[in-house]
Amino acid sequence: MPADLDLTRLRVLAAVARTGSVTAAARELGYAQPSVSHHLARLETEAGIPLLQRAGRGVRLTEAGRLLADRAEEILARVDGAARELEALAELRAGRARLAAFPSALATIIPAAVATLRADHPGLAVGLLEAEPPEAVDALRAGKVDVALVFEHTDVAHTRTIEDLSRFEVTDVFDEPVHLVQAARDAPPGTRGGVCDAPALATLADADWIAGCERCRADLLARCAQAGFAPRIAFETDDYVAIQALVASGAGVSTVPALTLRAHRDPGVVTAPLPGAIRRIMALTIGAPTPPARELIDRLTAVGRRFADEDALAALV
Amino acid sequence: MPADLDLTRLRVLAAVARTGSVTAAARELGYAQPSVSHHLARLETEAGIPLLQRAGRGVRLTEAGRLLADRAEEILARVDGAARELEALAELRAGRARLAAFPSALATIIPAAVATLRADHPGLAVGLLEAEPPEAVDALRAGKVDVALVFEHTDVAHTRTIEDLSRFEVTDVFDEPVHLVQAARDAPPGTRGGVCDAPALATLADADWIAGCERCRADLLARCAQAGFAPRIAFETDDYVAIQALVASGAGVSTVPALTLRAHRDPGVVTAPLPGAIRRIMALTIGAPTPPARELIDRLTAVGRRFADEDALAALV
DNA sequence: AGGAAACATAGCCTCAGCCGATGAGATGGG
DNA sequence: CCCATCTCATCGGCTGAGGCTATGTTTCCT
Repeated sequence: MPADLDLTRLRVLAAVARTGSVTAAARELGYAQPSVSHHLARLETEAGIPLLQRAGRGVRLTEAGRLLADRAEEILARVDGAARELEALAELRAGRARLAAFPSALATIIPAAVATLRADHPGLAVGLLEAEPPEAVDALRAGKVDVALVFEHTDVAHTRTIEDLSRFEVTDVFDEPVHLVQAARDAPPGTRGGVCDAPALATLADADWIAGCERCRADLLARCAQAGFAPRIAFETDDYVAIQALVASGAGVSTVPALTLRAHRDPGVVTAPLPGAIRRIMALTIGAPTPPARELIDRLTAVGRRFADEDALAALV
Repeated sequence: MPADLDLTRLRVLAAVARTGSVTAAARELGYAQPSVSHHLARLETEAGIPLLQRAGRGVRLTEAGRLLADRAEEILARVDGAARELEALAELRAGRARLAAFPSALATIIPAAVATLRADHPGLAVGLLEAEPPEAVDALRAGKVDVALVFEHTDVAHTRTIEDLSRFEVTDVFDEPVHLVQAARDAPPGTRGGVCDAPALATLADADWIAGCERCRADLLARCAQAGFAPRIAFETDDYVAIQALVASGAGVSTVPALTLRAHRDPGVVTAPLPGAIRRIMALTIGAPTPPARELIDRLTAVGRRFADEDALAALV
């Protein structure tokens, strides 16, 4: 009795109002004529009031029918508008992707990925938040971002060190080598372009070490322990520019992920990839990523692949 | 794919957005929880884009979900509005309006209003009950009528004398002047068509007075007291025809509301509007009036306006 | 750890909504 | 004046949408 209106019925009534005929409305809607008649009959009984009356060969709307048809036009226009907005979102013509990431990625992979994303989908808004992995995960859980770009240091077997990942959908973006960084004046023979072969870690057991961020430091300690010594940590800093400057000045040696070298390379240092030392970079989302997030992640992996290819090529030269 | 939206699904999504939970939405809608889940799943596949994602124990809307829920609220509001309009029309076609009113209105405003109402809405049943204001209010409270037409005598400032009105929805219908009624043989010079200028009440301190109904009598006593005298009441009667006949016969003077003169005018009397003496006529309903009641009240106010215009015009002649 | 809470999935049943076929009423031309 | 024709209403049948209960899975709290 409270007129449980239905969009299909409203579409039918609106079509009848436009065309002035049941048959024409059926043609327009792709229905058979009896279906339209049936809809109208149901609509009338539900409304509790006649909506149209036969007029000669055709039909004519009553006052109530005209009223409802007018309202139906407004409503259907809004419904179609909402459908179009939704479609725009699905087709990446609108929407946003918010990303939390650590500094060295923000300086390298992300600008390149965002550039191609914005070029292909100008309607997409990209939000960036600088955050170390734990904070990035928090931001993701809190709904502050749609994607968290995090990393973990792994051994050669690529075993996971973070257990919490099962809660998220994980996409591998980039596996990058970790480099040993030494002052250029200590460069071994055969060094080219600042890159040399890595000496055995044990040969540096007596050196002063410069530690990076918390997670890089833990990785460094583990590797040195495996090589049979405990490194003497002379300095600690998160800043990858500072690390290289300190190394160049002779304050010690260090290990850094390759991305930091891509972001900035101090001419006073030489680097060497440490065999088996890998930093794995991953994109996390809660459940399946939204289309904009999926697109952003795809760009990140593409750029990561390009970086890996470039590095492999450079190693051949 | 073009997001064939459906009102039921939109209602479900809106409920989920409001309550923040599938289970709560199901409760609100009177559905079982799996039905809501199913609707949401269908809506997502039809929309071609995720609308919500699990967040711990509950669910959280995605950007697209939030967008669609917002649009859904707008759309549903319009749909419900259209349904209400339709319902109002339906009630005007088959509904009824029962009115309690006092005699002079039953003889004047009401026949005119009901005539136009029946002309426009032949299906509307109108019920009439003669009742003085207190009894009319009782009938309204008892549900015997839908509208109570009542009056109160007010001073120039139009202050309310009935306190109980706050319990009702009040519509002002008509403010009419109260007239002094004298025998034609006592007509002052300048009298035309039975209407003259009002003498100061004090000049009639020694006259015999004829009192009308209880409320008119109270108003009369108050006005005379203000003029500095207590009227000598020679006769009392509710019947406005009798009042005029008594005045015409020289039994005394009286005051009557203008409506009674419109209902019946004895050729043996002359009348004069008393400055500042107003009888206010109001329509009362319990809560918002039903569409038929609203329509009836609108007709009453229209007729009241017409009467006021006619009286103003007559005063100019 | 274990239980409760919340959402998803599965299976079932009913009726809404579609169709084609056919009946009834109005129009217009021969 | 009657018949051909157009339009809408009605009928019977089928399929799937949409409701339910029962049960599984995940998460959170104690």
